[in-house]
Amino acid sequence: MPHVKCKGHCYTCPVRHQSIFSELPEDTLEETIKDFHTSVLTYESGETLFRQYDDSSESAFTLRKGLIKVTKSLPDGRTQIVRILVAGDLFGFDGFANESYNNTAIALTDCEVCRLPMAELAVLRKSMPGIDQSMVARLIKNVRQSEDMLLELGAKKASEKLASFILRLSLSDQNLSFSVDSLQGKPGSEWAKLHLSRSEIGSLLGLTIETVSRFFSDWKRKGFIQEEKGSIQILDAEGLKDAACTQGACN
Amino acid sequence: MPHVKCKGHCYTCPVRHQSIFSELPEDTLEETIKDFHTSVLTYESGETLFRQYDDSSESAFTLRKGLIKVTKSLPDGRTQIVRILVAGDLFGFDGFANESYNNTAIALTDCEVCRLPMAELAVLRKSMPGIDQSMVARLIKNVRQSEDMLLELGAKKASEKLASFILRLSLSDQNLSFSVDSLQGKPGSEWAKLHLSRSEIGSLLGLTIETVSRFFSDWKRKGFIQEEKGSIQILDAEGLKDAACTQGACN
DNA sequence: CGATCGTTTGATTAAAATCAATCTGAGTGG
DNA sequence: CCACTCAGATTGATTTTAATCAAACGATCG
Repeated sequence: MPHVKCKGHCYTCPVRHQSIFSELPEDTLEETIKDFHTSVLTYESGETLFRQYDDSSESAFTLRKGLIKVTKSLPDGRTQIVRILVAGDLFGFDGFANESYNNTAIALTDCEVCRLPMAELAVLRKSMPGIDQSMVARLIKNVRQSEDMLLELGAKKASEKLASFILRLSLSDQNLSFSVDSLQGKPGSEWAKLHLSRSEIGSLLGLTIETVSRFFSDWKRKGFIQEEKGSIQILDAEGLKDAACTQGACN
Repeated sequence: MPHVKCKGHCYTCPVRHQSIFSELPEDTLEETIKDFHTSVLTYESGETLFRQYDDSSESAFTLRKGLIKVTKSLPDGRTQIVRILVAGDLFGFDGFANESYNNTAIALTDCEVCRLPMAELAVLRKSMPGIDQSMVARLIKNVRQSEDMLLELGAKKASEKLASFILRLSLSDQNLSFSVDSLQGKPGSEWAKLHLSRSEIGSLLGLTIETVSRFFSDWKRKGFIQEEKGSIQILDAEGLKDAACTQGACN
C-alpha cells in the first residue's frame, strides 16, 4: 500500500533538476501547478506501483528516491525487466497514447514518487514548451537504451550478456552500478543501493537463475570477480572479457 | 549511392500527414523551412543510409516511401534488427543527444527520404511547439514497441517468437504485414511490400535461418500456414497457437 | 548451361533450461 | 543460545532447445 506523504512542491523536490521540469522557471511552474493534484507517495521495497493491462493509466510519476524496475510479463508468468528507473525519471505516461499501462512498475527499494494526473501533465505540456523538449531528450535516450538492450538479448550468448552487464555497471557514470558510485551524492540517491537477485539479473538478461549463478561462481573461482554483501567487484576485466566474450562483444 | 531527387517541399510531400509535421499549419511550415537545406533522396533496396558509430549524426530523415530496417551489430557481425520504418517515420535523430548514430539504417525496398540537417530540425523544434509534441507521441509508441520486443526476445522460445511474429503481421492494422494490407492505399506505401528473408526474420527475432526455416516448413506441412511468392498466409491460427505457444504466449 | 543466392533438410554439437538436491545465511521463536 | 524455517543461491545430472556444420535443392540470371 502506498502511503501518501504530502502534496508535492517543486521547490522542495530533491530531483527537481534531474526531472523533465528541470529547465523551467521555478516560480512559473509552481504557480501553474498550484491547483494540480500532485502527491508524493512512498512505496516499500517490493510493492507494485501499477500493473500492465489491469490499471488504466491515469497518472504519470516522477521518481524522487529509490529504484524501480519496469517489467513486462507473459500470461504464464515469464517476466522480462525492460528498464530500471532512477531518481528523476518520468514513468507511467502510457496514457498519452493508450488507456492502459504497457508495463508493470515494482519498487526495488523503498521509494518516493511524485504522482501527477495524466490530464494535468497534458495541460503542462501544452502550456510549457520546455517540457516536451526535455521529454523528447529523455525518450530518445530511452529508445537508444532499449535498442542496445535488444542487441544484448537478441544477439549475445549468456556469458556475453552477463559479462557486458557487470562491466557496464562497474564503469557507468550514467548507468546503474552495483555499488552505485554513479548515483552517490546525487539528490534522491540515498535509498538507491541497487541490489538485484540472481533471479532479477536473469529476468533482465533473459536467463535462468542457474545460468547466472553458474557463470558468476565460475568467474569467482577464476578470480575475475568477487562479491561481498551482494555487491560485485570486477578484479580482472581483461581476463573476464577473454573468458566470456568473443572479440569485442562485451565493450 | 543515394540519388538527390530535389529539394523537398512540404505541400507536395506524400507523407506530410503521417509525419511529425502533420499538425502544423502548412503555410507557416513552408515559410519557416524555405531557406532550410532539405533534400529528397532516393535509395535502392539494400543501400545503407547511415551506419552506427562511423557517421556523425548531422541529419535526420523522414521516410517518404518504402521500408527501412534499423539494425545494431556486434563487432563480429552478429546483427539485431531493432525496428522497421514505414512511411512517415522520423529517424536518424541521435544527434540530439549524442554525436554519432546509434544504429544502422538499410533500405529494405527502394526508398525515398527527406533529409533535414539536425541543426535545422533543432530550430524547427524551438519555433514550432507542435513538433516536440508529435515527437513525444511517436517516441512513446517507439518505447512501447521496444519494450514489447524485449519481452519477445528475452522471454519467448523460438516457436513462440515466430508464431507471435507472423500472427502480429497478419492481424496488424498499425503494424507491418507480409501482404501489407495495413499500408495499402496509404500515401507513400506504393513501394512498401515487405519481404523479409529467413535471415532477416532471424535477425529480428534472435534466431538462425535454419531455425526459422524448420518451423515454417513444419507449420506448412501441418497446414497452419502457406507461403506464395514470399508472402505468408495463416490458414489455422488456433492450430498454430496450440502447436507453437504455451497458453497465451502468442496473443 | 553453370553460377549464385537463398532455402531446406539432416546429422551433430553446444548451450542453456530444467529437474533435483543441497547449502547458506538471515530471521524466528522456543 | 540453539534449533527451525525459509528464501536465495549453488551445484550436479539430465534433457531440451537451438546453433552449428554439412549437403543438397530450386529459382533466377547472365
